[in-house]
Amino acid sequence: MSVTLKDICRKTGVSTATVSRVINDSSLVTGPTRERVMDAIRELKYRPSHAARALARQRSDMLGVIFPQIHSGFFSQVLRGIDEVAAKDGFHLMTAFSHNVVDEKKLITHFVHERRVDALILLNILLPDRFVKSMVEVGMPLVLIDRPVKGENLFSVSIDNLGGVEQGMEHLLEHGYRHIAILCGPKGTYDADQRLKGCKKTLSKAGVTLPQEMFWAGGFTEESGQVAMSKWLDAGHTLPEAIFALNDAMALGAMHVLREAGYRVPDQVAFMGFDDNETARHVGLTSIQVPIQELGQMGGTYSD
Amino acid sequence: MSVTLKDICRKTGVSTATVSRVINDSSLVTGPTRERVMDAIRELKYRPSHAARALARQRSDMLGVIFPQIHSGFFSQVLRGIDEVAAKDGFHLMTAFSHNVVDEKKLITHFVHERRVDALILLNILLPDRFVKSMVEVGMPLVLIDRPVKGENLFSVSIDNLGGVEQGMEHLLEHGYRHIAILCGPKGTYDADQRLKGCKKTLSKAGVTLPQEMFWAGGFTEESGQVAMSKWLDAGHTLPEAIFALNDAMALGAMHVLREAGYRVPDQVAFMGFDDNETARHVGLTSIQVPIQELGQMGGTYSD
DNA sequence: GTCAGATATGTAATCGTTTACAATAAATCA
DNA sequence: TGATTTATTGTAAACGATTACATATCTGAC
Repeated sequence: MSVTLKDICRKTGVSTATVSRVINDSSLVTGPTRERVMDAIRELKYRPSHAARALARQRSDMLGVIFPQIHSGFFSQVLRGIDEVAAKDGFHLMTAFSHNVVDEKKLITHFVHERRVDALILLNILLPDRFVKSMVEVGMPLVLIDRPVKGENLFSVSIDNLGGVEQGMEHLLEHGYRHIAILCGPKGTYDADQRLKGCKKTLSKAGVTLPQEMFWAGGFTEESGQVAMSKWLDAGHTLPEAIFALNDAMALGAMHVLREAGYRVPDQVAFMGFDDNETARHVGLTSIQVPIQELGQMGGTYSD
Repeated sequence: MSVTLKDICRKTGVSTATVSRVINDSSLVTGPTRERVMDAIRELKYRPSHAARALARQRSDMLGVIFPQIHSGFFSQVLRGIDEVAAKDGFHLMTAFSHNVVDEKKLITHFVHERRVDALILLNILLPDRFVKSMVEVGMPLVLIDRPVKGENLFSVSIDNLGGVEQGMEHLLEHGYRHIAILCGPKGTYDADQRLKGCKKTLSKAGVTLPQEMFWAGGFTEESGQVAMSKWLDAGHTLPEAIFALNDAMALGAMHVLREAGYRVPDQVAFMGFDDNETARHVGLTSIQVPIQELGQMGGTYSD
């Protein structure tokens, strides 16, 4: 079908080894031979087959990236960060979205065990630690974004959840707010737990105690923010002075409900978010900025 | 290194052909032999090497997706749409961002000519038509999103630019606005040209003529919206009744400038956008909704 | 009991590279 | 000059699958 290395051999009269050496910039072949081969390559428009190469060299020059379904804006920024450093190192990206644990397992089979990638970056993965370990055991370098597992061939880069939340909470306290609602993330998630922990720590350090009802359940989605806010309003509770949403999506949801209900935001209720997604800037939402793209870049860097 | 087909042969005593048939669900091998092989595969945790497979079958089960650097929100939705149908057909995605024409060429070499993908989806590509044709000539099925080229093995799916813009403009006219500014996209781009054309058509149909100065130059970026708006204000012109931004990013930029300058939006100036990105909903920007995700799904569908 | 046809399995070439090792030619040295 | 080193180039075996073709076994029809 397409032009192969053999075609170059036929045209130039040299062996496959020599041609291969030219393609790979080996210093073994120089001078006129090299020129002849280069000319033939250009003339026949030869390009090595990736599959054959990958098979022979036992590496694919591919970086796998698996994302969970959540966090649209977040996601595209991380990916861009990864792509940037990957491209620099001559890697290409194989990407996929997983919607649940079953998906994740299947994807990992395809990426890791069929050896389609040389390294894998996992964002916010759902699978238990033993799966992570089992991948490392087959020799796959792994980068986990936002999950704190370490080990040989196992890197993890994370958002500074604790520091960020502390900063946000202090900001609210400095403004004199004491009646603060916290819109929490999905329980059991690393990010959510860390952020909640950070809040509590800062509060207790400041000597402020919040009643249990001020910790609203949420799921890091806009909808969950709406639900929590509506529930509060429907119950006839008095409005908090401030709401600290542990991610921006929930903040937006809650704000939306308040505005629909005729409240002025942020005049009547102050808002603090986390993630600083693009939308935040436009709706007057104060938000802790997280260096998302850099996260991706670090991820890319670790997985050489 | 890892478990290969030969290992399964050794363990079961059957030939490579038989094992291969089992992996590929051939109806030729059934009954006890099949069971024995399956057991061995499970026991040794065998998984076929993607590289070897791709080489032997001359196909990779990979779908290439190349995006230009613009349009962050847009991008991630299209990708999700593509991923959805690709996954259903057993394909995986190889993605890349191109920052300029040189990048694009290099990426195409890697994707197409090194045969890393079986089909390619190009979003808003910059390269001239002859490059597109040359890819088709080597037998690569191509899907162009937002570019109207057709041909053998060459599909293109597009946003309904004309219809969308018409709808938006009519909406403004119905509200009685006549002093309307149009924030245009980068000249020479298919999308930008189509949208502008649609505006003019609707205007002339309604018998409205806009002076040349009401067509503001823009580049589909938020910044270009800010620049255009600032320029207008600095020049001391009277505010238009409405601004039709030919994409949402520019609308957001312009809105931002107005609000900073102390104007009330949309009370003093009505806004109309195009794309309906996530942010639009939160800032009171009316916007024409474009079925972005479906675009991706169509793209995925064509490239089997 | 033999033969045609179906069914199940194996043999070996092929896909397009890389690379260890061998071979040859040219250059250096005593 | 002959021996030794160095610089090139070639040979052929991987890499790990798929698949056309050949072979063997088992039906049942006659």
